[in-house]
Amino acid sequence: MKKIERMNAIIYILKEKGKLTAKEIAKLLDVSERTIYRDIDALSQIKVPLITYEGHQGGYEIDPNYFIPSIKLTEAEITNFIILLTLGKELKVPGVHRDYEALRLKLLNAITQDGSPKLNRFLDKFKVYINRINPGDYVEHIMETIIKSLEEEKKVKLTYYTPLKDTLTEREVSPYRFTFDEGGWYLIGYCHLREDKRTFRLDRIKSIELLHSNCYFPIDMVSFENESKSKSSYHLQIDRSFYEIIKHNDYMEDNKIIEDSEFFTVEICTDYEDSIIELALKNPTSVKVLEPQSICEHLKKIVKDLSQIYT
DNA sequence: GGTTATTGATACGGGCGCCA
DNA sequence: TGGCGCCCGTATCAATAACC
Repeated sequence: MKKIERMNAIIYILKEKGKLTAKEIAKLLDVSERTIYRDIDALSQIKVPLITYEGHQGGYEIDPNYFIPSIKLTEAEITNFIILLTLGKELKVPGVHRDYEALRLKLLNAITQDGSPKLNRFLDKFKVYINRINPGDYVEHIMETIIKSLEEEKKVKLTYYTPLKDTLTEREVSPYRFTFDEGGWYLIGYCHLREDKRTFRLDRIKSIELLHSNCYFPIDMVSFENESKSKSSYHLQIDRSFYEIIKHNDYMEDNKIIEDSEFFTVEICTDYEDSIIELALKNPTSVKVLEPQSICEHLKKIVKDLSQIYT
Protein backbone atom coordinates (compact mmCIF):
# COMPACT_ATOMS: atom_id res chain seq x y z
CA MET A 1 0.00 0.00 0.00
CA LYS A 2 1.36 3.42 -0.98
CA LYS A 3 1.82 6.10 1.64
CA ILE A 4 -0.95 8.29 0.21
CA GLU A 5 -3.33 5.33 0.17
CA ARG A 6 -2.46 4.50 3.78
CA MET A 7 -3.01 8.12 4.82
CA ASN A 8 -6.47 8.00 3.25
CA ALA A 9 -7.09 4.67 4.94
CA ILE A 10 -6.20 6.14 8.35
CA ILE A 11 -8.76 8.91 7.81
CA TYR A 12 -11.45 6.41 6.85
CA ILE A 13 -10.58 4.07 9.72
CA LEU A 14 -10.71 6.87 12.31
CA LYS A 15 -13.95 8.21 10.82
CA GLU A 16 -15.51 4.78 11.03
CA LYS A 17 -14.09 3.34 14.24
CA GLY A 18 -13.54 6.45 16.38
CA LYS A 19 -10.56 6.60 18.73
CA LEU A 20 -7.72 4.14 18.03
CA THR A 21 -4.10 3.85 19.15
CA ALA A 22 -1.21 3.85 16.71
CA LYS A 23 -0.73 0.18 17.56
CA GLU A 24 -4.32 -0.67 16.62
CA ILE A 25 -4.10 1.29 13.36
CA ALA A 26 -0.78 -0.41 12.57
CA LYS A 27 -2.36 -3.81 13.09
CA LEU A 28 -5.32 -2.93 10.84
CA LEU A 29 -3.04 -1.69 8.04
CA ASP A 30 -0.35 -4.33 8.58
CA VAL A 31 2.51 -1.87 9.05
CA SER A 32 4.67 -0.89 12.00
CA GLU A 33 3.61 1.62 14.64
CA ARG A 34 6.47 3.84 13.55
CA THR A 35 5.02 4.05 10.05
CA ILE A 36 1.66 5.06 11.51
CA TYR A 37 3.35 7.83 13.54
CA ARG A 38 4.92 9.14 10.34
CA ASP A 39 1.60 9.00 8.51
CA ILE A 40 -0.17 10.75 11.38
CA ASP A 41 2.53 13.43 11.27
CA ALA A 42 2.03 13.82 7.50
CA LEU A 43 -1.74 14.10 7.96
CA SER A 44 -1.26 16.78 10.61
CA GLN A 45 0.99 18.73 8.26
CA ILE A 46 -1.73 18.87 5.63
CA LYS A 47 -4.17 20.14 8.29
CA VAL A 48 -6.26 17.00 8.69
CA PRO A 49 -8.00 17.68 12.04
CA LEU A 50 -6.63 14.81 14.10
CA ILE A 51 -7.15 14.85 17.86
CA THR A 52 -4.36 13.28 19.92
CA TYR A 53 -4.91 11.79 23.40
CA GLU A 54 -1.70 11.12 25.23
CA GLY A 55 -1.06 8.71 28.07
CA HIS A 56 -3.12 5.84 29.39
CA GLN A 57 -6.13 5.04 27.17
CA GLY A 58 -4.79 7.50 24.68
CA GLY A 59 -5.04 7.31 20.92
CA TYR A 60 -6.05 9.27 17.87
CA GLU A 61 -9.41 10.62 16.80
CA ILE A 62 -10.50 12.61 13.79
CA ASP A 63 -12.88 15.57 13.89
CA PRO A 64 -16.27 13.96 13.12
CA ASN A 65 -17.18 16.97 10.96
CA TYR A 66 -14.12 16.47 8.76
CA PHE A 67 -15.29 16.07 5.19
CA ILE A 68 -13.45 13.55 3.03
CA PRO A 69 -13.32 14.68 -0.58
CA SER A 70 -13.31 11.10 -1.79
CA ILE A 71 -15.24 11.44 -5.03
CA LYS A 72 -13.10 11.73 -8.11
CA LEU A 73 -15.28 13.03 -10.91
CA THR A 74 -14.83 12.32 -14.59
CA GLU A 75 -15.02 15.15 -17.13
CA ALA A 76 -18.45 13.93 -18.22
CA GLU A 77 -19.68 13.98 -14.63
CA ILE A 78 -18.25 17.46 -14.07
CA THR A 79 -19.99 18.65 -17.25
CA ASN A 80 -23.28 17.26 -15.96
CA PHE A 81 -22.76 18.95 -12.58
CA ILE A 82 -22.03 22.30 -14.27
CA ILE A 83 -25.16 21.94 -16.41
CA LEU A 84 -27.16 21.32 -13.24
CA LEU A 85 -25.40 24.27 -11.61
CA THR A 86 -26.32 26.47 -14.58
CA LEU A 87 -29.92 25.29 -14.31
CA GLY A 88 -29.80 26.12 -10.61
CA LYS A 89 -28.57 29.61 -11.43
CA GLU A 90 -31.24 30.20 -14.07
CA LEU A 91 -33.93 28.83 -11.76
CA LYS A 92 -32.58 31.24 -9.16
CA VAL A 93 -32.17 28.59 -6.50
CA PRO A 94 -31.34 30.69 -3.43
CA GLY A 95 -27.65 30.40 -2.68
CA VAL A 96 -26.79 28.70 -5.98
CA HIS A 97 -27.32 31.94 -7.87
CA ARG A 98 -25.08 33.78 -5.40
CA ASP A 99 -22.34 31.14 -5.31
CA TYR A 100 -22.57 30.14 -8.96
CA GLU A 101 -19.21 31.50 -10.04
CA ALA A 102 -17.28 30.06 -7.10
CA LEU A 103 -18.91 26.65 -7.55
CA ARG A 104 -18.35 26.70 -11.30
CA LEU A 105 -14.66 27.51 -10.83
CA LYS A 106 -14.29 24.75 -8.26
CA LEU A 107 -15.74 22.23 -10.70
CA LEU A 108 -13.70 23.54 -13.63
CA ASN A 109 -10.62 23.33 -11.47
CA ALA A 110 -11.26 19.61 -11.04
CA ILE A 111 -10.81 18.82 -14.72
CA THR A 112 -7.75 18.84 -16.93
CA GLN A 113 -6.37 22.08 -18.36
CA ASP A 114 -7.35 21.25 -21.94
CA GLY A 115 -10.82 20.13 -20.80
CA SER A 116 -11.64 23.44 -19.17
CA PRO A 117 -11.72 25.68 -22.34
CA LYS A 118 -13.74 23.02 -24.19
CA LEU A 119 -16.31 22.95 -21.43
CA ASN A 120 -16.42 26.76 -21.29
CA ARG A 121 -17.10 26.87 -25.05
CA PHE A 122 -20.02 24.51 -24.52
CA LEU A 123 -21.34 26.50 -21.55
CA ASP A 124 -21.26 29.72 -23.59
CA LYS A 125 -23.67 28.06 -25.98
CA PHE A 126 -25.87 26.49 -23.27
CA LYS A 127 -28.89 28.62 -22.40
CA VAL A 128 -31.92 28.01 -20.24
CA TYR A 129 -34.96 30.25 -20.47
CA ILE A 130 -37.33 30.47 -17.52
CA ASN A 131 -39.72 33.24 -18.39
CA ARG A 132 -42.81 32.66 -16.29
CA ILE A 133 -41.84 35.07 -13.52
CA ASN A 134 -38.63 36.88 -12.77
CA PRO A 135 -38.15 36.78 -9.03
CA GLY A 136 -36.38 39.62 -7.25
CA ASP A 137 -33.45 39.24 -4.89
CA TYR A 138 -33.63 36.91 -1.95
CA VAL A 139 -32.70 37.92 1.58
CA GLU A 140 -29.40 36.57 2.82
CA HIS A 141 -29.32 33.05 4.29
CA ILE A 142 -32.92 32.35 3.26
CA MET A 143 -31.99 28.95 1.84
CA GLU A 144 -29.98 27.90 4.88
CA THR A 145 -32.82 28.93 7.21
CA ILE A 146 -35.48 27.09 5.20
CA ILE A 147 -33.38 23.93 4.96
CA LYS A 148 -32.70 24.05 8.71
CA SER A 149 -36.36 24.65 9.57
CA LEU A 150 -37.46 21.70 7.42
CA GLU A 151 -34.68 19.46 8.76
CA GLU A 152 -35.30 20.31 12.42
CA GLU A 153 -39.06 20.89 12.06
CA LYS A 154 -38.81 24.32 13.68
CA LYS A 155 -41.01 27.34 13.01
CA VAL A 156 -39.72 30.40 11.18
CA LYS A 157 -40.60 34.06 11.64
CA LEU A 158 -41.14 35.89 8.35
CA THR A 159 -41.58 39.47 7.28
CA TYR A 160 -43.71 39.04 4.17
CA TYR A 161 -44.56 41.59 1.51
CA THR A 162 -48.07 41.48 0.03
CA PRO A 163 -48.03 43.49 -3.23
CA LEU A 164 -51.84 43.70 -3.51
CA LYS A 165 -52.06 45.65 -0.24
CA ASP A 166 -48.49 46.99 -0.41
CA THR A 167 -47.98 45.89 3.18
CA LEU A 168 -45.40 44.03 5.23
CA THR A 169 -46.63 41.55 7.83
CA GLU A 170 -44.74 39.61 10.45
CA ARG A 171 -45.87 36.06 10.88
CA GLU A 172 -44.80 32.76 12.38
CA VAL A 173 -44.93 29.89 9.93
CA SER A 174 -44.56 26.14 10.30
CA PRO A 175 -42.87 25.27 7.00
CA TYR A 176 -44.09 22.20 5.26
CA ARG A 177 -42.84 22.24 1.71
CA PHE A 178 -40.27 24.04 -0.43
CA THR A 179 -41.23 24.09 -4.10
CA PHE A 180 -40.42 25.50 -7.51
CA ASP A 181 -43.43 26.28 -9.66
CA GLU A 182 -43.74 28.23 -12.88
CA GLY A 183 -40.46 30.05 -12.56
CA GLY A 184 -40.50 30.87 -8.86
CA TRP A 185 -39.59 29.39 -5.50
CA TYR A 186 -42.24 29.04 -2.82
CA LEU A 187 -42.40 28.09 0.83
CA ILE A 188 -45.65 26.37 1.77
CA GLY A 189 -46.63 26.07 5.40
CA TYR A 190 -49.11 26.72 8.17
CA CYS A 191 -49.37 30.44 8.87
CA HIS A 192 -50.02 30.97 12.60
CA LEU A 193 -51.15 34.56 11.93
CA ARG A 194 -53.85 33.59 9.42
CA GLU A 195 -54.38 30.18 11.08
CA ASP A 196 -54.41 28.57 7.68
CA LYS A 197 -52.21 27.08 5.01
CA ARG A 198 -50.35 29.73 3.03
CA THR A 199 -47.91 29.83 0.15
CA PHE A 200 -45.08 32.38 0.36
CA ARG A 201 -43.17 33.50 -2.72
CA LEU A 202 -39.54 33.50 -1.68
CA ASP A 203 -38.56 36.85 -3.17
CA ARG A 204 -41.39 38.48 -1.17
CA ILE A 205 -39.94 37.24 2.12
CA LYS A 206 -38.09 40.32 3.38
CA SER A 207 -36.61 38.68 6.48
CA ILE A 208 -36.53 35.18 7.89
CA GLU A 209 -35.52 33.91 11.30
CA LEU A 210 -35.39 30.36 12.63
CA LEU A 211 -37.33 29.99 15.88
CA HIS A 212 -36.71 27.49 18.67
CA SER A 213 -40.35 26.37 18.85
CA ASN A 214 -41.39 23.21 17.03
CA CYS A 215 -43.64 23.23 13.98
CA TYR A 216 -47.36 22.83 14.56
CA PHE A 217 -49.93 21.66 12.02
CA PRO A 218 -53.65 21.39 12.83
CA ILE A 219 -55.11 17.89 12.51
CA ASP A 220 -57.22 18.86 9.50
CA MET A 221 -54.02 19.81 7.70
CA VAL A 222 -52.45 16.39 8.01
CA SER A 223 -53.80 15.83 4.52
CA PHE A 224 -50.99 18.17 3.48
CA GLU A 225 -48.90 15.15 2.63
CA ASN A 226 -51.35 13.85 0.09
CA GLU A 227 -52.35 17.18 -1.30
CA SER A 228 -52.04 17.82 -4.99
CA LYS A 229 -53.37 20.42 -7.31
CA SER A 230 -56.86 19.46 -8.42
CA LYS A 231 -56.80 18.40 -12.04
CA SER A 232 -59.63 19.23 -14.39
CA SER A 233 -60.71 17.56 -17.58
CA TYR A 234 -60.72 19.48 -20.87
CA HIS A 235 -61.99 18.34 -24.26
CA LEU A 236 -60.18 19.98 -27.15
CA GLN A 237 -60.45 19.66 -30.90
CA ILE A 238 -56.90 19.82 -32.19
CA ASP A 239 -55.48 19.89 -35.70
CA ARG A 240 -53.73 16.56 -36.32
CA SER A 241 -50.34 18.01 -37.25
CA PHE A 242 -50.51 20.57 -34.46
CA TYR A 243 -51.18 17.73 -32.00
CA GLU A 244 -47.81 16.22 -32.96
CA ILE A 245 -46.14 19.53 -32.05
CA ILE A 246 -47.72 19.95 -28.62
CA LYS A 247 -48.27 16.38 -27.47
CA HIS A 248 -45.17 16.38 -25.23
CA ASN A 249 -45.95 19.67 -23.49
CA ASP A 250 -46.46 19.63 -19.71
CA TYR A 251 -50.22 20.12 -19.80
CA MET A 252 -50.53 17.24 -22.31
CA GLU A 253 -48.93 14.72 -19.94
CA ASP A 254 -52.26 13.05 -19.20
CA ASN A 255 -54.13 13.10 -22.54
CA LYS A 256 -55.95 10.62 -24.72
CA ILE A 257 -57.41 10.83 -28.20
CA ILE A 258 -61.10 10.01 -27.90
CA GLU A 259 -62.06 10.67 -31.52
CA ASP A 260 -59.89 10.36 -34.58
CA SER A 261 -61.35 12.09 -37.65
CA GLU A 262 -60.31 15.18 -39.63
CA PHE A 263 -59.26 16.60 -36.25
CA PHE A 264 -58.30 14.80 -33.08
CA THR A 265 -60.72 15.18 -30.22
CA VAL A 266 -58.50 14.98 -27.16
CA GLU A 267 -59.32 14.68 -23.48
CA ILE A 268 -56.70 16.35 -21.31
CA CYS A 269 -56.51 16.06 -17.53
CA THR A 270 -54.32 18.82 -16.17
CA ASP A 271 -54.00 21.50 -13.51
CA TYR A 272 -52.56 23.93 -16.07
CA GLU A 273 -55.81 25.70 -16.95
CA ASP A 274 -53.91 28.85 -17.90
CA SER A 275 -51.93 26.85 -20.45
CA ILE A 276 -55.14 25.51 -22.03
CA ILE A 277 -56.57 29.04 -22.33
CA GLU A 278 -53.29 30.36 -23.74
CA LEU A 279 -53.14 27.47 -26.20
CA ALA A 280 -56.65 28.21 -27.48
CA LEU A 281 -56.06 31.96 -27.73
CA LYS A 282 -52.74 31.67 -29.56
CA ASN A 283 -53.83 28.93 -31.98
CA PRO A 284 -57.49 29.55 -32.85
CA THR A 285 -57.20 27.79 -36.22
CA SER A 286 -55.61 24.67 -34.72
CA VAL A 287 -57.27 24.35 -31.31
CA LYS A 288 -60.89 24.62 -30.24
CA VAL A 289 -62.08 24.08 -26.67
CA LEU A 290 -65.15 21.88 -26.57
CA GLU A 291 -65.52 21.40 -22.83
CA PRO A 292 -65.90 22.58 -20.15
CA GLN A 293 -68.37 25.26 -21.09
CA SER A 294 -66.93 27.60 -18.46
CA ILE A 295 -63.64 27.77 -20.39
CA CYS A 296 -65.51 28.45 -23.65
CA GLU A 297 -67.37 31.32 -21.94
CA HIS A 298 -64.11 32.58 -20.46
CA LEU A 299 -62.47 32.59 -23.90
CA LYS A 300 -65.45 34.40 -25.43
CA LYS A 301 -65.23 37.09 -22.77
CA ILE A 302 -61.50 37.60 -23.34
CA VAL A 303 -62.02 37.89 -27.09
CA LYS A 304 -64.97 40.26 -26.58
CA ASP A 305 -62.96 42.47 -24.21
CA LEU A 306 -60.02 42.50 -26.62
CA SER A 307 -62.21 43.36 -29.60
CA GLN A 308 -63.70 46.31 -27.69
CA ILE A 309 -60.25 47.60 -26.75
CA TYR A 310 -58.71 47.13 -30.21
CA THR A 311 -61.56 48.36 -32.44
C1' DG B 1 24.55 1.37 -10.04
C1' DG B 2 23.83 5.52 -7.47
C1' DT B 3 20.48 8.39 -5.28
C1' DT B 4 16.40 9.16 -2.87
C1' DA B 5 12.30 7.87 -0.45
C1' DT B 6 10.09 4.75 2.49
C1' DT B 7 9.83 1.49 6.10
C1' DG B 8 11.02 -1.15 10.33
C1' DA B 9 13.35 -1.70 14.69
C1' DT B 10 14.95 0.15 18.79
C1' DA B 11 15.66 3.44 22.43
C1' DC B 12 14.48 7.20 25.27
C1' DG B 13 11.73 11.19 27.12
C1' DG B 14 7.50 12.81 28.72
C1' DG B 15 2.28 13.11 29.56
C1' DC B 16 -1.52 10.95 31.64
C1' DG B 17 -4.48 7.94 34.51
C1' DC B 18 -4.77 4.42 37.95
C1' DC B 19 -3.88 2.76 42.35
C1' DA B 20 -1.73 1.63 46.71
C1' DT C 1 2.45 11.32 46.22
C1' DG C 2 5.16 8.19 43.74
C1' DG C 3 5.36 3.87 41.09
C1' DC C 4 3.63 1.73 37.19
C1' DG C 5 1.70 0.90 32.72
C1' DC C 6 0.21 2.77 28.50
C1' DC C 7 0.80 5.72 24.88
C1' DC C 8 2.64 9.57 21.96
C1' DG C 9 6.83 12.08 20.14
C1' DT C 10 11.35 12.12 18.51
C1' DA C 11 15.85 10.44 17.04
C1' DT C 12 18.94 7.19 14.91
C1' DC C 13 20.30 3.53 12.01
C1' DA C 14 19.82 -0.15 8.67
C1' DA C 15 17.23 -2.44 5.10
C1' DT C 16 14.44 -2.18 1.14
C1' DA C 17 12.04 -0.22 -2.81
C1' DA C 18 11.59 3.07 -6.40
C1' DC C 19 13.45 6.01 -9.64
C1' DC C 20 16.71 7.98 -12.95
